[in-house]
Amino acid sequence: MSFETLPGFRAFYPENAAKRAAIFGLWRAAASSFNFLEYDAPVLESLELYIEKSGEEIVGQLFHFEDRGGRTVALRPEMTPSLARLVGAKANSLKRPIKWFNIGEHYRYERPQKGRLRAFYQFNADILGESSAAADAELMTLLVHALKGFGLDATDFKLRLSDRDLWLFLLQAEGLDSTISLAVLSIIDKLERTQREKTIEELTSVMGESAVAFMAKVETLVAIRDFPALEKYFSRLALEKPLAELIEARLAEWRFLLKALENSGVSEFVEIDFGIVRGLAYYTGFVFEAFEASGEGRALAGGGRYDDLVGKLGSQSMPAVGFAMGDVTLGDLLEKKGLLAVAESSPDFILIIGGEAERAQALSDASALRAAGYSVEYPLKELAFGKQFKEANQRGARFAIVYGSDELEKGVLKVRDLTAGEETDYPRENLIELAKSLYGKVSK
RNA sequence: GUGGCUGUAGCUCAGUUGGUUAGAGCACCGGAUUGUGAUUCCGGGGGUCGCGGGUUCGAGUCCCGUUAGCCACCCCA
Repeated sequence: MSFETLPGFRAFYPENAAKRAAIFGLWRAAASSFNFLEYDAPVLESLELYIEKSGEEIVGQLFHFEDRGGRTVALRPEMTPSLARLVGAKANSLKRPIKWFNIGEHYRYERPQKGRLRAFYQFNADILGESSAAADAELMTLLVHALKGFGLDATDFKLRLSDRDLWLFLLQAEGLDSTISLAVLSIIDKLERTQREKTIEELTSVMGESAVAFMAKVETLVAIRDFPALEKYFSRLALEKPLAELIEARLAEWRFLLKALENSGVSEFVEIDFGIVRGLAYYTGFVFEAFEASGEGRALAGGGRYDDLVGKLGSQSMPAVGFAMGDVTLGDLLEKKGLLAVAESSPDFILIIGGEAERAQALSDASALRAAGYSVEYPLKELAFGKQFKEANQRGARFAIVYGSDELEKGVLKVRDLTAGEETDYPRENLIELAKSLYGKVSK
């Protein structure tokens, strides 16, 4: 019988665990510098929670089972429902705006492929209780800041910004009701990956003969990359009064958002792109996705405003905006750019032990050094001196301290600088002072 | 759920028209070397050739099935 890691899951040998820790560390650092607070929620939740948010179709893509108490439960496929549940339960006592983040593993029962596994980590950041676009701007700034933290710049990734409100206004102008609108948005979401004729065919099936003319409007909108062009686009539609006013109010929101992004210094990362509508229907305003600048690969991160979800999953409604960034696509990109070089950890000191008689002193010194904050290693079995030095060198230790019969008799600490290849005898008594002075001289 | 490609040691791979006991490099462990690091030399462990079936005197090699991985589609919260 042999056992392997399950499909879509990963085992983290030390090298990869170190990379994962590096990613988590930078996520956490970014969140902290924006003063987001870390929270966590159970990995296992009621299956109903996800059905409530996403519909019955979601069940086929979850790891789910019935527990021994007869509860139907699922491993979390995403963080947002748990967050909404937590916030909803204490909505009245939480100081707003609520700025929270989480780093956690998520599970989806899907076919693994490039950039997509069955178990993956996500960095989730959300601002709840603030409906102004200032929150959207702050969150998008955090997203850019987090990616920059990895050494990525504007030539590496872009934030593609879109707006479901404007989309819905446009669809209203076409006279489509909300059900048809959602179907149309779902078709538009696939625009990039679908042949033009196929798209027209699908549009025709939901909205009839007007599809061809509508397609032209869509293509114009989707090609827009700057705000003046966007304003011009909507003014040229020459719409009737109530809708025109709604659109003008929305464009004012846009101006506010873009100004805030500019002031935060992240404009160069942001691109208007109405090709982004995000799959599921619960987004209610600005939506955005971070992509590799080359356009390759899956989204590095995605998010947007979801003002109705908290109310749907709890008793209180609350405006909210958030994003999630996965470790898989990000890791692929960092690997490709050579930004995931993690140095193998090496000890500050390696103790060279002559024999069992000298081991007692070595162990005692190791404890003292460790208590003082140094990382210390020594061989667990008796080895020839030559072997031990070879080992010390391979482990990348900076200093070796020699515990032989001679040194103990003379009462000296013999320290070998493994980089310089020099040995020096120091008086025995000041072990910690010695360590400090050695590492004061060489940069640790 | 659909399709394409690929499975030989921990890793990268070789393996002839089907032919005897399946190989190399790297990595790992030990020795040469009982007080000083590279290199070198010697030795060792590690394989049900993904799995099952078929054809054949004989299969890592050919055929069928299956499974896993990768990639694309579907989906993408």
